[in-house]
Amino acid sequence: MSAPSGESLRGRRRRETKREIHLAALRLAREHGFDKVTVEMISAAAGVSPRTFFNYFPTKDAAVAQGPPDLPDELVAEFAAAAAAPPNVVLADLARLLVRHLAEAPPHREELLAVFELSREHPQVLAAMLARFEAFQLEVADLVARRLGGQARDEVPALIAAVALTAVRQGMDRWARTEDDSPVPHVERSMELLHALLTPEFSHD
Amino acid sequence: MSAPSGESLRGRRRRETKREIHLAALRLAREHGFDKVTVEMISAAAGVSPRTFFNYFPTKDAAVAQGPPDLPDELVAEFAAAAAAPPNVVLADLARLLVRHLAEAPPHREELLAVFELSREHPQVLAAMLARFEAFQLEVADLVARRLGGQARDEVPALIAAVALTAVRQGMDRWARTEDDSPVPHVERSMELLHALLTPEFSHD
DNA sequence: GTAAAACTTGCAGATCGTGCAAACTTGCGA
DNA sequence: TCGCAAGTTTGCACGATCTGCAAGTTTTAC
Repeated sequence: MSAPSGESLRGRRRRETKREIHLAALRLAREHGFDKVTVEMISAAAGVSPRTFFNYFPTKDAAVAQGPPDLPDELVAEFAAAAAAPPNVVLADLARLLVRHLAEAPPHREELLAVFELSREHPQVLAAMLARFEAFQLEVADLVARRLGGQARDEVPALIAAVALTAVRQGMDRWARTEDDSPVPHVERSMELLHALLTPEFSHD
Repeated sequence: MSAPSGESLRGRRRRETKREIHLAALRLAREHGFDKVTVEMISAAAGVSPRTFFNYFPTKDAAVAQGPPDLPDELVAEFAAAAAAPPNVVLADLARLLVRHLAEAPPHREELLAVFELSREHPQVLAAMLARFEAFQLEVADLVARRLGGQARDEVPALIAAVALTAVRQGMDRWARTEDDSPVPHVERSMELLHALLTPEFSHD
């Protein structure tokens, strides 16, 4: 065997297994409907025991639902270290950060679409997805708070994070229904619409 | 017995039972932690059988989590029937509608606080609450779409609903932590902050 | 090459949630 | 007042989710 290149063999194997379970869960749920599929079936399809399934996901819902991937530490550090600025500037910076992250670690479009569609029919899946978004939003709020000075649950950081992630979600949702390669233009468009909405001069476009 | 005043005796009884179960669930969850409490305990505390519990709530989560109350038909009709207007005006109208609704059917503050606090420690409760908010948001988006012409999932209606409900949620969250009687000023303040955030001249206050 | 650490698995068991059918309650007209 | 129709509660049986524990297996580190 060669030396572990950048990451332990164990860690890599773990990520692969997790992804295999996720894909199996997603595929089976689309084929048969979320509640006709048992953990036993998913585990079998992924080649692990049911007990192992629960080592990777706390619930069946979580195996299907998708959340945003973690922000890389470098981007986070760079953002937090930037000069102080008024909230609207920070919001603009944040939007750029999220778009960069999205461009660097783009989710798989069809997979995302599948999750969105499943979550429309199955409240459990929707709930699991929303909970992950909420957790991500709280992380982002914390990041903003570090830049502005304050706590993640303060009004301004919380609202900045909420606005930014509303645009991201909306953009991803639209993108999933297209054939486009990149989600970025869709997210940027949502952000612009949001600006326009809260601006007096706006009328339809 | 007097004649049923406005509502059937049966329907009233049903609402009462549902509320008793909810309150029992909330109280027990706060006392012992959400996952130390069983459906059996909740049912016993509410004076019904476990089987009846599931006639009122589909899951244990749902018995604890709170969502926004339905919009009354009259407010909805009034809003939908109003003259066409540009999206930013519709957003302002919508904000007024939600505030009116809130003033007329104010939630119980301490109860709301209890749910918020529980949802911080228990992802299941958070997920159930978010799912209800999402359903409400979709209703609101549909309402906006009827006013603007279009579908609830179109970009502009979806974003208008998202922005308005972000302000409502944030305002309710802040209000729950105060001793104030009315949530309305808190929601209005969140809405103003949101406007300011997306406006170039804004800097800290 | 060996021992610690991490991972997988089976098993037992508590709890959740559902379908069904038998009681029971309420509303309402004869 | 009586009794029927519709709605409600309940018990029972059952499948599925999820957890703790301990034994076996693989990877890593020295």
